[in-house]
Amino acid sequence: MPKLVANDIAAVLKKRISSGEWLEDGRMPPERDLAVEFGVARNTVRRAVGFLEDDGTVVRHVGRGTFLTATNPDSIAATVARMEGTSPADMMEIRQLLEPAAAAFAATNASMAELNAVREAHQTACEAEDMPNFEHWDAEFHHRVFACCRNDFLKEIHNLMRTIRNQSPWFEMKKRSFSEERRQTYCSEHQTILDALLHRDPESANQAMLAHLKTVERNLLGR
Amino acid sequence: MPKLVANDIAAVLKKRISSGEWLEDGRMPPERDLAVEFGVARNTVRRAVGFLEDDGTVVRHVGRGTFLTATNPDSIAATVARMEGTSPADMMEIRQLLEPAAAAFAATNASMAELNAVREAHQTACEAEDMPNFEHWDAEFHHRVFACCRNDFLKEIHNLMRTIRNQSPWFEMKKRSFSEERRQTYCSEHQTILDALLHRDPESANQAMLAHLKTVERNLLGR
DNA sequence: TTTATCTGATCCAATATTGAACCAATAATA
DNA sequence: TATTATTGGTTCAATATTGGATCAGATAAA
Repeated sequence: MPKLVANDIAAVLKKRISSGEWLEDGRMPPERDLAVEFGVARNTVRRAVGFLEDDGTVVRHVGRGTFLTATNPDSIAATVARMEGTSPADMMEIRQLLEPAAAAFAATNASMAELNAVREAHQTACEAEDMPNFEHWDAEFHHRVFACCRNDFLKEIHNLMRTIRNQSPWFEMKKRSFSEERRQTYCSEHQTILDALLHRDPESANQAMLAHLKTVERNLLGR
Repeated sequence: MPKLVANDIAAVLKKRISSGEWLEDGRMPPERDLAVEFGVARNTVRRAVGFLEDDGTVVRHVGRGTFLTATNPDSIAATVARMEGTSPADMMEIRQLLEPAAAAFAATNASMAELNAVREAHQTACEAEDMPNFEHWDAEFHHRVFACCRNDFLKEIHNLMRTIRNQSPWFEMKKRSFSEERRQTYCSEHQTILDALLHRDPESANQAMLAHLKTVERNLLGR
């Protein structure tokens, strides 16, 4: 049904490889088997595997098979690749660890200009009409809170989480869970967080952020 | 009822692009599909996409499709590159956020086999003679605590931190701060953590880990 | 009216996928 | 050792998908 099947298959294969599949003997299934599995012509699989070969994740030998090139599992690249498969539940758990702390840092560390940027994102999100637009400014609100805390590493971790959450399965999930009522809930919770930041109250900011994330988790995971 | 014209469609498409849609493989749906989705003639979609092409947000290839030019500005690679420069102070701050939580998770979630692995790392570290050897098993102890918590994402974050801390400036720093006395302190603190884990006591595990990290921070940063 | 836009349709050109056949290198087996 | 089976490499023609282009008619605004 969809076009550019080869690209999609290449993406799926990369995902599987980075999630540790075929690691025990480092050998991928024969192209003919993959073609059957994906319900696609062998030529298409060959194209897909060709992409993997081009960027060096795999080498092919006639008569022997296709083999994963040895990759150091401790490398930063490999770690990040595994992170991309993070489940929503795991992600929400970690957000509840990090974001309240970030909000508390922000309450004590943020400059007035930075807090204004947070407020601006909040207001734009409140006025957003459609879901993608709201989604964008909602993410921007959280991002700007992190931008105020003076810990660069924390900021970068949040960047990572944000990138992961921008990928398509997440997008679909957020789309399903979106409703006008929930949008208004989020806006009022953001307001509470913003107020705490403006009052320079770390404890309140922490708690407001935690409460907000619990709401998001409930809506997103349905529990 | 405003009629959907090319300009409006172009605006909607831009919004959706900036909200992260189609970012995973950078490919937009075919014009024919968009026409159906918007309930509009393909010519109109073509005009709209033409606008996007004019201001460079998109490129089109006959037979292949329409592709976003703006690859994620905050690419993962750039994020990771910035992470490598993380300062010890920032890192210790985040460790104090994450590791106590990980220890608490581990207390409730770990299997007996996993706890045995933690104990083994602890004992080997205690018996280590030289600094590099101790350092290795110390890191392994913390790593195995993370391995017990059932959150893959948290585990991978720790992998990241561990990789960063293994780089040379960090190693020099740890070498300077090392002493036999401190090694014994660490061992006894590890023992406290391990005991809490074995007693399946999340709160104690949390606090023991936090206390340990504060000791490490004091020794490493000299404050 | 004039102008611009949208519609619905048709055809073209570039690229992708399919399905098949056959080759060459390697592995497994008799 | 000789034979057979497996596996990647190559090529080809047919079909499908996708953007490019054009045209006649309808609709709406200046």
